[in-house]
Amino acid sequence: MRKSAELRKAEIVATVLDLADGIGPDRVTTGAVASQIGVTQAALFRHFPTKDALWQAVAEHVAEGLALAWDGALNLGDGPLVRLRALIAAQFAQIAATPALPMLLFSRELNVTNAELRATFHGRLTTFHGLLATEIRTAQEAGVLRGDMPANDAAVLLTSLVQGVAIRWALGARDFDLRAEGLRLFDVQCRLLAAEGK
Amino acid sequence: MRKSAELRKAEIVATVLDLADGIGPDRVTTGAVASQIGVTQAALFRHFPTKDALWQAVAEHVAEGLALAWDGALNLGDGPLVRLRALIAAQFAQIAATPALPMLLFSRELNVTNAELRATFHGRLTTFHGLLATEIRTAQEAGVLRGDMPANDAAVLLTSLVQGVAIRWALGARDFDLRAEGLRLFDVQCRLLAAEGK
DNA sequence: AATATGTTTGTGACTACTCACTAACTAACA
DNA sequence: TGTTAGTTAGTGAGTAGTCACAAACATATT
Repeated sequence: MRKSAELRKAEIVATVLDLADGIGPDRVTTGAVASQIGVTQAALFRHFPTKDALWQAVAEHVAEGLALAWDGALNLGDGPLVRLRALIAAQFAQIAATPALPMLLFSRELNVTNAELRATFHGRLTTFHGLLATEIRTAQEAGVLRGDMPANDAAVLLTSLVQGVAIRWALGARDFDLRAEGLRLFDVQCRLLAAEGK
Repeated sequence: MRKSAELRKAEIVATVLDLADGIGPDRVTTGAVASQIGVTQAALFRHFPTKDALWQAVAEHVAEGLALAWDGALNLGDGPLVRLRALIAAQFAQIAATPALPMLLFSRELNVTNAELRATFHGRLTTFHGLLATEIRTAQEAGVLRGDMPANDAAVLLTSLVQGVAIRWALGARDFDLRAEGLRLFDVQCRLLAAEGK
């Protein structure tokens, strides 16, 4: 079945993510992607010059999704705590929607083969950390979070929370709702971080 | 140079860990291990029937190291907070001593190829979580940690902290002291968890 | 002490297979 | 009819694992 290059490219990227989830990022071969789609292996190289370029397209797709989700969370406009919670929720939602993401962060592809890919994801993590720190600082100044700790440290605790829960979810049988469990633990941590006056 | 099987096996396991750190777990080929040691590729198969068996030996080596470190931490005998901190410190020290560990957790080898390997590491994580939860519960009963939260949740927050810091260390340029930075953040989190009366 | 016998460790050449990638050709679409 | 998505058939570089054989070692016997 013949498709436009644009559609085919999108289909290939989606299939890579799907397969990365199913069999692990480093098991995603061009042959596996092609046969899942229903074209020959060589056909992939009409759309992407190398496999690295294909992975780069995947990374950009994922990064766009993250950026969009964070934007949505920040535009809630309510208090800093609401935005903070929404950021965490968005992160969990994105991970759940792209379950290959945690594994991808540690794949050979990202860490060894493709330095550009690594830079893309590392930058995203830094951005997320920055967004959290900003909201935390605002909350501290508003007196809703205790001010006796650096906002950066609190942000590290929260990103760690996300990663820790995501890892438990990914390494286990994914036998719990990532977003729900993640937000539950966020609320626990948030109570610890809250200013004592309330 | 001819060596006893015991020595050679240990050398092979150590080399696998070294290479896993250097080039990524999934780039560790039998040929690479052999040439690093200075024997032929075929020689490896005199000591391990398959590559999977070799990885299993690596996993057992690492697991032994973790168990030993935890034992040492628990035998400090002082209060629960001291033991808790020592557990965390031991974990960071082990990760720093085996820098391939975080990547190993997400390697193709562990997640796809070798189900037994996966079980080994997953069991260890569960054990660690259990040790933390026990100490936290003791500390809560002694009134040094606030009791208005499940010990299990607090343990998740702490294991997440370890994983989060380890990830930042592994994905970045390892440009900070893992143990020191980890313990610093542990102390921050610990202050949040501390009972308000003191 | 010297030699014979079996065992253990290692080699070199090989197999069967997988992978990313290429070149020449073909069929659908505008 | 020209452009573009796709195919068929390959290449070269790995990869785990096998196998016949050799050299080092251990031990028992003379």
